[in-house]
Amino acid sequence: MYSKKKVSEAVIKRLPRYYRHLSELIDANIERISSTELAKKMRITASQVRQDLNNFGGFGQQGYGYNVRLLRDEIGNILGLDQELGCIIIGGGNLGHAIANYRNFAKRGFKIKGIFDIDENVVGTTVNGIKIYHTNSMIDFIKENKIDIAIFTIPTPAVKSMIDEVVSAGIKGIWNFSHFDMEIPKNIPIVNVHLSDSLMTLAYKIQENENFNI
Amino acid sequence: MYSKKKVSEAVIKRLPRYYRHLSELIDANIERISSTELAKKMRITASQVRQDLNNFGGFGQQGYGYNVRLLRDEIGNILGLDQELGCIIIGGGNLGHAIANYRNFAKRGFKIKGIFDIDENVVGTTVNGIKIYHTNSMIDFIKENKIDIAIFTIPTPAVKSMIDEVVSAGIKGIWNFSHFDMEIPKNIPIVNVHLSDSLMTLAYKIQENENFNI
DNA sequence: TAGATTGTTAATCGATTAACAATC
DNA sequence: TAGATTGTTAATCGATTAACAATC
Repeated sequence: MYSKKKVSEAVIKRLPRYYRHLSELIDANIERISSTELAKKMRITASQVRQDLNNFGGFGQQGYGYNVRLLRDEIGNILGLDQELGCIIIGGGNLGHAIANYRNFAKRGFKIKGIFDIDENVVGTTVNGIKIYHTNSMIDFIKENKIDIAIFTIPTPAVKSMIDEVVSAGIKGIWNFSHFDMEIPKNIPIVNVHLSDSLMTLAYKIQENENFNI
Repeated sequence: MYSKKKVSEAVIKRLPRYYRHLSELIDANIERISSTELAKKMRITASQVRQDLNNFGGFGQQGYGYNVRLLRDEIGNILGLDQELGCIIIGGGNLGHAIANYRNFAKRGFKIKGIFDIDENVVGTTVNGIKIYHTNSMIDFIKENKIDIAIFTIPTPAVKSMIDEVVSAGIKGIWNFSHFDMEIPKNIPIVNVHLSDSLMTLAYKIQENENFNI
């Protein structure tokens, strides 16, 4: 295991897409699929499908293709969806609410166990059955409830110091919606979702599109 | 303009990061910066900074570096932030609310002009001063209000048919938070934000991190 | 002018695609 | 067995990094 070379970021980012498309195939009662068919559905090449999957092992069979359910479950295991991950949301605003209400997360092993905010007006209320606590009880909560992931939905620079706190409390990963680029603490993985950045790339593409069409 | 070769996706995705970091430098009253310094701040290489920027022209000066404000504004123009883009949010749920409340968007030229939902209970209410309308008035609204961007925050397959509608009504770009991969209609740019995918890559990285540390 | 730093060409690296022998 | 399709090696393509002449 430890001797295998690191899987590239590009491949990792495609894994959830494979998972999603294979899940759709399961829902459509499709049992087997070839790399060519799957590639067509995902609008990538068959070579890429086979290369990607062979980073993790040979899940197919010559002359047959891939068993959809088996492959989906393998990818689920690779992603770590088989084990439950305890999460907290830091920030009880709209984005925090939106995430707390996401049905899909629980289905894939992400259990949101608490929401934290400094606003006394929301502390004590619940969202989708999840209680909102005051931020000053957060560190103890992380330790006592086996929390793996901290989800930062507060768009303020105050985040910086909180990162250190949650990391020293034993968090294993950070999902960050706050606006600025985070310093990577120790070797804790961070995935950033910069919504503004995403919207700006759309603006660029719209403009580019107009220039080409004129 | 039309003869220049297309800028790669990798570069486009970095543009908002440049914009963000340069804005921080402006706030810190820093007037000039070299590619080496900027690269260090962004944790990329100086070569990459220079290569990226020279896709659009020479904004620097030998022996001096780059003027921060000038460069920031140039990148803003490249991204199209100088012109206002009218937006509507389709889906008045938590995510729609979160986006409607985002201060940053307006600051960068994204003007949200309406929210659309089918729930009679929310139709007529306002979010951050933005009115929620019934979905069946959406097409007319797009045409009458010069709407450029449709933001899909409804996580249902019903989205598929709505895409065609908004496109034929003249939308220029789509920002999609719905779960499935969209078919690209005509040549309208789409930027997908798959939150579940993002969270799953974090799960993968946490697992990978544990394996390496053992 | 001398020093600094760009813009740009060349070299390297990595990711994607093509090809095909292995095998179900 | 013959046909299909994988797993995997080789070729290509593109993106990143290095190097340096141009120039402020």
